[in-house]
Amino acid sequence: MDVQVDQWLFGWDPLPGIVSVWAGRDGRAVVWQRVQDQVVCTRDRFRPWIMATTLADLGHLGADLVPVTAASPDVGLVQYRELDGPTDGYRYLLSARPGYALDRAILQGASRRLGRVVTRLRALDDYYGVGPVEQYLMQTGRVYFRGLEYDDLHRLQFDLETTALDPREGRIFMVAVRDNRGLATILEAPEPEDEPRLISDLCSLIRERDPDVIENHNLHGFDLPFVVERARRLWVPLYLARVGGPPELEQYADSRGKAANGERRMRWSIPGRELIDTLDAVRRYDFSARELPSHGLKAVARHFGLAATDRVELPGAQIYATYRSDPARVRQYALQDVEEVDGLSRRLLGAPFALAGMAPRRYERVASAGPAMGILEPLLVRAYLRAGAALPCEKQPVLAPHAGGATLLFATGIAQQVVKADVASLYPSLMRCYQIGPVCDRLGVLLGILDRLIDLRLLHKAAARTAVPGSLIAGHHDGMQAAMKILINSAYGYMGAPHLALFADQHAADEVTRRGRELLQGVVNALRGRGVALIEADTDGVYVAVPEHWAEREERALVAAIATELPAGIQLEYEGRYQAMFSHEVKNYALLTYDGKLITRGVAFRSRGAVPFAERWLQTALHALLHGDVVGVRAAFLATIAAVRSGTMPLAELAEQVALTKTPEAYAATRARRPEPVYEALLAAGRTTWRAGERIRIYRDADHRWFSLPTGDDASATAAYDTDHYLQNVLMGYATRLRKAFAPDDFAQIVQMDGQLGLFDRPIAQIEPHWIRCGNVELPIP
DNA sequence: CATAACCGGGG
DNA sequence: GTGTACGGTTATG
Repeated sequence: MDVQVDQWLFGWDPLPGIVSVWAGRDGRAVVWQRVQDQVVCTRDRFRPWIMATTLADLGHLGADLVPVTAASPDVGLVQYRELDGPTDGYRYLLSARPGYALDRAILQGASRRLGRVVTRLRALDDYYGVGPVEQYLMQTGRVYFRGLEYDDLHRLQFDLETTALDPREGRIFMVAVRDNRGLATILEAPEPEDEPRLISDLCSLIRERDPDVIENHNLHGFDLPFVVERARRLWVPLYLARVGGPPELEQYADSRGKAANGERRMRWSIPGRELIDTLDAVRRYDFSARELPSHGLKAVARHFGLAATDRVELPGAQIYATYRSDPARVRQYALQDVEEVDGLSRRLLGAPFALAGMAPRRYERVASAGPAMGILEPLLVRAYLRAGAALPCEKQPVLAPHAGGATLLFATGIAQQVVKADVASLYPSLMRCYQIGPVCDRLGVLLGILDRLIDLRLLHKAAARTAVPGSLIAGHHDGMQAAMKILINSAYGYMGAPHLALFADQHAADEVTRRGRELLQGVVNALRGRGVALIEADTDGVYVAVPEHWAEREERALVAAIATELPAGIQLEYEGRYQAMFSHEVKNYALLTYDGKLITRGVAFRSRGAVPFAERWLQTALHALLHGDVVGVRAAFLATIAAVRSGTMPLAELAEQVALTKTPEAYAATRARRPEPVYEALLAAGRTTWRAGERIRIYRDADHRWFSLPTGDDASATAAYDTDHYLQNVLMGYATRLRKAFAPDDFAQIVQMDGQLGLFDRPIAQIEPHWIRCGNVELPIP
């Protein structure tokens, strides 16, 4: 059984070192392997295949349609094999060589059956097919990269520098090229007439270095389309393919590409080499991490600590002009770009590399595909094909959107000594624990591989922890565990995608969330039973306040005690502890860590056009509040009012940042119809030129007009400003985020504008915030 | 003022 | 051959 599950996960053919595969509908395949750091190219043949629910469209073939026999695999035009499974599934495996003979026969029969001309197999839901490379890999059980580590790959990065973003308006004047075998060079075309030679030199260099992988940031969105268009216009052939396969660059429409302004987004493919766009990797990373302010190369490199200390910063529009005056600077800039791409690749492509060792797909597709349809489903299809079992073809009704995770708010106010506990990998754990898989998955492949993935991931996680940080072996295990995490986390979402997934089962998906809500409620009840103060619970985690004399040991013991009451396979984990928490609304709260750091979560605390003085007050106030220091909150508020009223607050403190999106011309066109404060501010400050995308700071002057803050280093510049606006609108706007911490009367007093005590007011020092208190709790450990 | 459509990146 | 999302703009009624 384990052997079978491992084959489901990793394929079965042992062929080592595959670094690229090309296959065509004609049944030819080419495999490139890296063996002892040499590239070996092997030609192969396969029978193109497709799954069908019926043979009805092939009746016209007569004797050319034959059942498959082991003795004569190439007899007849089209062969079929009847698969095990339900009668409404894809129960015939059809194959033919060449594959387009099969397509033609099906289209001809279907046209006759339906009484209209059918030109695309995709339009027929009686058939299920995959691309030629996938067909080849699923049939052979081969996968990429057996026995290779990430550093064994020969990876090359190239980056174009151009005079414009559009290849119809600009040209290439420089290319930076590097690889992980020591190359780092610059190709240049100072004059327009040098560009054809630059392009052919680039091709020669790539062919000569012969990399397995070509990488860049926005490779498919910029560099490839740009160089393709320039080569076309200049009549320069683009020979980038590897020896052994077809020489042409292949182009296909990216399904994500929307028909915006009529143009479809395209992707490219080069036989023998894998094209990796680090922008895809960054997007996938940030999809879950949600921590990157921008997905641009420089910003991401800085975020990951990859940027050189002497990083050359150049606005895109100035690159060519800089090149004319200071070419060395642009050379350094371009080389730093490709260095950063390499760094990003090493940081982010470990998981796709490991996934390519499991899924029957090209590495470049694994790296850009979604995990559910792009990886999980091919694994399932390969398993069914291997077993000779029919794929399900159920017309599933799309049910009303089902209830998701539970969100429960128990208390608002201030809590001290807070513990967060959460269930590890909630949905996959529930699937495994209660064996909730798609009913149509008769072989139990999804639950089988989920089971194995969860166990294997723990092993790889442990191995990564004990390995030397940064070592080859640590990287290997980390890539594996990250790859497995991606697959594990996509299992639930896959089941719940009725119109997309072959093995979808919405009832099963609903059952998982129902169990999730039930489990969370169970954890909540258990905590309540122990007497701790519940604050909020969301899907898989709970915040509670515990007795203030507890140490971390007691907290952990509490979570462990609750955990033992849960079903086997469901792990409740102690996620962390906090000095204090301000619970504002569901999913909106502030936490104070034990090292004094403030963490804010939720839309209420994420300010948009952050105004520095108010932003700082809110931080100070939250700090004070979380320490229970109401006097401190009030004092900071009064000090802020005084500072604003003094009229001497630096403009930099009052200004909000806004981005200019319209050019001066664009604004001139709409100004009469709809004046906008931002541009009025610019014009009022005497500026007539700016560029779209520029960020400026604006403030409101004493006459209620908006002004832009002169750019420059004078952070202490002052001018008359609209005191009332900054107090009543801005400061009070920020202050309302604290109102749930107090009784209404007390809150009104704390944010009162003047310092006078009202008739019924009590001294601030006597005001208590709205405490969320934990009563006496019996220690969970002796 | 509300809602819909669009964008995210690259020189 | 391929299927994201989500928060922030900008266009449109």
